[in-house]
Amino acid sequence: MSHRPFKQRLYPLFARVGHALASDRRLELLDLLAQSPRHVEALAAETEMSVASVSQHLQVLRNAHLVETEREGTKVRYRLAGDDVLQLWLSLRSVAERRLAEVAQLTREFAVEGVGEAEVSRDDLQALIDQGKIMLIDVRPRLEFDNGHLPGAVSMPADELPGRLETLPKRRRIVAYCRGTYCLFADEAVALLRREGFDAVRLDGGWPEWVAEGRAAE
Amino acid sequence: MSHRPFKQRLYPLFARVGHALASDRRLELLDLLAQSPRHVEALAAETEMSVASVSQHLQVLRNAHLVETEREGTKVRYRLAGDDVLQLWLSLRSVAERRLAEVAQLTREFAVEGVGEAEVSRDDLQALIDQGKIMLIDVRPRLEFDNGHLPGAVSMPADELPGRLETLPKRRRIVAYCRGTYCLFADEAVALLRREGFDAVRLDGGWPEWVAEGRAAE
DNA sequence: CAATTGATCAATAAATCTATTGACAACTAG
DNA sequence: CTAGTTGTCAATAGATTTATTGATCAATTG
Repeated sequence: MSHRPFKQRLYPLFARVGHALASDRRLELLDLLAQSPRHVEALAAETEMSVASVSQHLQVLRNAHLVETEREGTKVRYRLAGDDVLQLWLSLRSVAERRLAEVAQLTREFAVEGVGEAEVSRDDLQALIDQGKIMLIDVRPRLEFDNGHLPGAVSMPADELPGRLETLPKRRRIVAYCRGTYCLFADEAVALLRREGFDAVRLDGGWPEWVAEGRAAE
Repeated sequence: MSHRPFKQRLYPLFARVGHALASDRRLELLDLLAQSPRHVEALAAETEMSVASVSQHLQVLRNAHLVETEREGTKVRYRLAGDDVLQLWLSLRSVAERRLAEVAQLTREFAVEGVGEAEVSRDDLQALIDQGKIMLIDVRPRLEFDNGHLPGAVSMPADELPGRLETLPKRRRIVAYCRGTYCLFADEAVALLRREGFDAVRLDGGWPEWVAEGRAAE
């Protein structure tokens, strides 16, 4: 009549997923994979971890079925297992940002100068594009842009931006987006553009937030 | 220019939340608190853990700000910190149930005999109540019912049910619900009622799923 | 087929986590 | 104030997790 035997086998399964989320390293990997699938080596380079270490963390994520793999010749490509995993990650992040004062404090401490307060909301963005009033630039690395991007966006990786300023319109407003709420690329791009006399603002959130809300993408 | 210093301090904060979700014991506590706030002793009794052990797990949850406390005389009442925490827990559970085949296998293994396939969806429930076509019973412990329950539900704790059969209608259909998808109380109640000749089905999901969807409650 | 590239595996030491035990602190009631 | 109840804290031993190192494996290239 007690349900203990059931619970004793059920909760460890849930905890397997929880355990996968219990390391800052793994969360960083998950966050990168939320942008686009990647090879192990690329993940290691971006996170400044050893390949072996990344590989082991990926095994933990795979054991919890949060990521999947696909061989591509001599390389192995990892990707999120599905949109529900993205939801879970954003849900965890949202709890942390709402509950832990340290998160807000940290974003304040690392805030980029000269960005301004204004942000374009995701709800407003579509109308602005349709009206042709703005130019939307994706300042993430091209690999991530190629994997998927907001409709109408132009790829303008952060490191290429300084050399491509003359291709940008002075009259139309420029909206920049990147990897999401905690990514600084868009802030830095906006700050640079404003210094150069452009009318630039950042989008609230980035690619993962857009996808998680089920909005159209290219 | 590298964002590493920022990331190196940001992700450990997210991982603090992840770590809180990394233990089957803590997830069980969280699941109970999703039903209603509770005292430490009650949690220990229900989970068959020592009070000291429960207390320590609760400190971890509190450190991640997933739960909050309130003193009540000599006792301490713990509760979920907010609806976002409930969302996170259900999101994790949903990933586990979609991704881990073992979960489906386990629920099959512990399935209650004589429940039947039919379930009432949460979307359909309101209309059925309004039409007066069904009786809705909440088979959770009374403490949880008192903390909040579905509109129109009658408290009928699982252990009292056998002695209160004559208070139930033979003509109207009876819909039972409990702590949620993985709680067996409703299944057992339905099986009992059907053996006794009642027309009974269970609700899809339970109290937490209802609340998480923002539906009206009493 | 040998050499190279990319990723995993195995072993290990350091760090962290867990359950248990018993002591202690906060509060209530008499 | 004292005794009793409830919960937390501190210490500890056993288990688990982590990063590192070097070996191994799989696929491609010469």
